[in-house]
This record gives sequence, C-alpha cells and structure tokens, in this order.
Amino acid sequence: MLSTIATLHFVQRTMKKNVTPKKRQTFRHGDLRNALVAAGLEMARIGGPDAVVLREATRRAGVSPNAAYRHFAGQAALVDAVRSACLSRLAAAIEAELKKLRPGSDSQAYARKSLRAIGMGYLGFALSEPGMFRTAFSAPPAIHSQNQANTASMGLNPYELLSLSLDRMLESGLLNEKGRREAEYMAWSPVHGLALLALEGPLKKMPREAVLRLGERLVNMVERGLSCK
Amino acid sequence: MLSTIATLHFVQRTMKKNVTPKKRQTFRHGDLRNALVAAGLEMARIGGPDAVVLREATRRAGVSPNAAYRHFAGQAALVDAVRSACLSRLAAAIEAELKKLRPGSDSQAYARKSLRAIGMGYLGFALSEPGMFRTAFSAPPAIHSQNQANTASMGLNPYELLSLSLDRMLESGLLNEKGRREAEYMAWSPVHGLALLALEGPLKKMPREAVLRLGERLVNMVERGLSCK
DNA sequence: GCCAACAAGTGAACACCGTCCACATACGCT
DNA sequence: AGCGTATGTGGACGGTGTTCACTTGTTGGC
Repeated sequence: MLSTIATLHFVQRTMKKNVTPKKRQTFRHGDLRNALVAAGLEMARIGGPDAVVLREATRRAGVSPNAAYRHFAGQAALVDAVRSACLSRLAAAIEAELKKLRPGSDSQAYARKSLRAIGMGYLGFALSEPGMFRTAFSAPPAIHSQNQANTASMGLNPYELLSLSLDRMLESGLLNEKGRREAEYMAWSPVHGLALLALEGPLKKMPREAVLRLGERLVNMVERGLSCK
Repeated sequence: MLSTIATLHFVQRTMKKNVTPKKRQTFRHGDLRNALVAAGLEMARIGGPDAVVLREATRRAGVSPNAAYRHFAGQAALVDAVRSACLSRLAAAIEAELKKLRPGSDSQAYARKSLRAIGMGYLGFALSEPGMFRTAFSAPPAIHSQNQANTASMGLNPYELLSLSLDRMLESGLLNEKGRREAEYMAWSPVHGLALLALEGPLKKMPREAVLRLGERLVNMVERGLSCK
C-alpha cells in the first residue's frame, strides 16, 4: 500500500513536470486548490475514500502540508471536494452512455433505452472506477449538492439525469403519475445496491460480465415494476 | 468526535467494572480477544468502520496496545472480527423478524411474507444501527464467510436466510426454476441499495417512515419482478 | 511610485495512530 | 519443582491531521 502510494507519487510528480516544466516560478503555486483536488482524486481512484491523505496531496503539489489549510478547512473538506469531483466523473460516464442514443420516432422506446443507458452507465462506471465510485458515495453529502458541482457537460448531476429519463417515460405514457412518484429511488436503489455488492460486498469475485448481466435483469425488473400499476 | 469517543470510553470502563469488579486479579486478562471485539463493536456502532481503533480498544480493555497483537495480526484483522460480529447482529435482526411469522396453511402467502420480513428486517437494522450496518459491509469480505461466524441463533448468515425464503417461494410455486436463478442478488440489491442511499447517500434526510415505505414498494417490485417470467 | 495590508506558503511542534522490537511475567504441563 | 510458552509491557519509529507563529510576495490606494 505505502509502496504503491510512493511509486504513484513519483509518477504523478514526473508527469506534472511535463505539464509545468518550471517547478514554480512564483513561490505562489497559482492553482493550488485544483492541484490538491487533482492529487486527491488520483489517490481516491486507486484506494478509495480512505486513501485521500492531505499531506500526500500537498507533497504531490510540491508544497508544505499547511498550505492546504489556505484552501480547505481540513482534510474532511478536501475529501468532500474530491467526492464532488468523483460525482462529476460519474455524471460524465452516464452522459456518454446517453449520447449514444438517437431519439428516433418511438418515444417509448427512447425513454426505455434512456433508463437502461443510465443504469448500465452507472454500473459500468462503478466497475471500471471502483475507487472513484466508492468515494462518490462515502459518508457526508451534508449539503444536498445544491451547488453546481457534481455535474458534467450537461450541467446535471446523476440524480437529475435519472429524473430526466423518468420524465421521458412519463411523457411517453410508459408511466402514470402514481408510478412516477419517487421513481428515482425505486430505480436508483437496485443498481446502486448491485454496484456496492459487487465492489465491496459478497459479489466481489463475480466476473464483470456476470454483474452486468445481473444489472440488465435489474433494470428490466425496474422498468416493469414501475410501469405496471 | 474525540470527545464522544472519550466519554464513551469512560462509560464503557465503568460499566465493565460492574461486570468485573476486580480490575484484573491475574495479570492475564482471561478473555482479551472477546473484550477487544466488544470494544471494537461499540466503536463501530457509534462511528462506523473507520471508528474502530486498535489502541482505543486496548485502552477500553485495560491493556497495553501491543497486547492486541497476541490475538490479531493487526488492526485490519480486528475490524474484520468486528465486521463479522456486525453481520451476526444483522442476521439476528432478520431472524427476529422471521419468527414473528406463522407458517399457516397457505404456503405461498408464507413464502411471500418471509421474503418481505427479510427485506424489512434488513432495512430496519440498517436504519436502527447504521454504524454496525456500514461496518458489516465495509471493504474486505476476503473469505466468502465460509466460517460459522456471521450467523445468529439459526446458524445462518443473512445470505443463507434469504436463500431459504427464496426456496420457499420456489417450492410453493411462486417462482419457476428460471426465476430462482441468482434471485438472491436480484432481491438483495434493491434493499441494500436503498439502505445505503438512506444511510450515507442522498436520502440521508428522508424520515425513517418514508424510507421504510420505499422499502415496501421495492420488496413488492422484487416479488413481482422475480415471479413474472 | 511607494508602502501598507493582505493573501499564500513555511517551519516547528503536538497528539494520535498502527506497528515492530526486545523484554518481563505467570500459567500449565511434565 | 521447574521449564517452556503463551500473554502482556515498554519504548521507539514513521505516518497522519492540525495548530501557532512566522515569512514573503502581491496588490490596491494614495
């Protein structure tokens, strides 16, 4: 663990040098806050939320530990910023999946495919970037993400993307008013649960394809479960 | 945080004194391993998996930090033992819910009620003991709980309890062979996901009753989703 | 153009954590 | 009785988050 962090540290530093050849002309960093979040994100990517270490982040940014306190109230604030960044990545992954679709003429089919794309995009991201995914849903959302962070190019967070597709189902007649109520959580829970069971639960050893197949079955179940009645 | 741990420490110690008035007659503790797990369990109950701290556990057991290493390979091993204890508590909570049922003559109704009891017992435990629940499903299951731990009085872990009720559904004709395949995960995922969304996700502020109502809807959805087709 | 106020980064220190080492001790078996 | 060993102790090391006092560029008002 320590060794991986150490080697990672080295890689990161050398990569950074390519981007910013002069180590630091001004003794001011210039963009320390972002650098810290980037470093934290990389640590989260590898080791999950517990791996984002303030001192290590400052080390990677080439700065003394205390410098971080000019930009974050403490370590918790840093990991919260990282968490937010992870949510953005998740949103981007879902958007990418959504953009593969063409509206077409059949609005019901489109709505169905949207829901499916969101579910599978979610699951796919969880399996491809377990560290980020676990970080995205680690302890304290605190504020209900009222801020504009957490989003990707469409400016929507994962929750809003899901709402969007459910609205499409409502408009196209796949859902009635009653079925639409709190449908976000009815749809979200199964996929979220499967993702976590696969990442840190008893499905850890299940091969990726099997998990994705289970995911498809779950999405189908949700679709039927929401529409009938 | 530190203060709560400190006060807790005090409470625990004084309670312990009532149980074991003579602090330690023999310089041997006698049952240190269990004492450490108990202390760890209490910490997990309050603060989740990250709150189980080896040194604090030894402090509560009235022993030097290194004594723990005679019984656990390291902190990770301790939290793993605590995790196992948390799973047992979960199993016990589910069993309690199951035992409220009477088989009756209608085997289908009984099977249905069993599934429902498991789901709601699971969810209820998660909401009542969030720290333990989160600990139960924290990072490394490593071994697939082949051991006899993780169980309650029936000697079954939560997964096996779920399997049992799904078998009842199969036998009573509510499920066909195809629907029974991997039904454990189809049923587990939604409730697990809801529990986590409610504990550390965006549903944190949703009142308990609302979460339970969502849980009921999910269980219904699962039931229908498994049986039809 | 100067200079003061201020933002940004530094250094040393503290308390806590997990863990390793060498050492002490009492229990249990022969 | 006595020895071996399981169990617990003490001290140390490196790591972490955090605080305090400090230095040092930058910048805005005159």
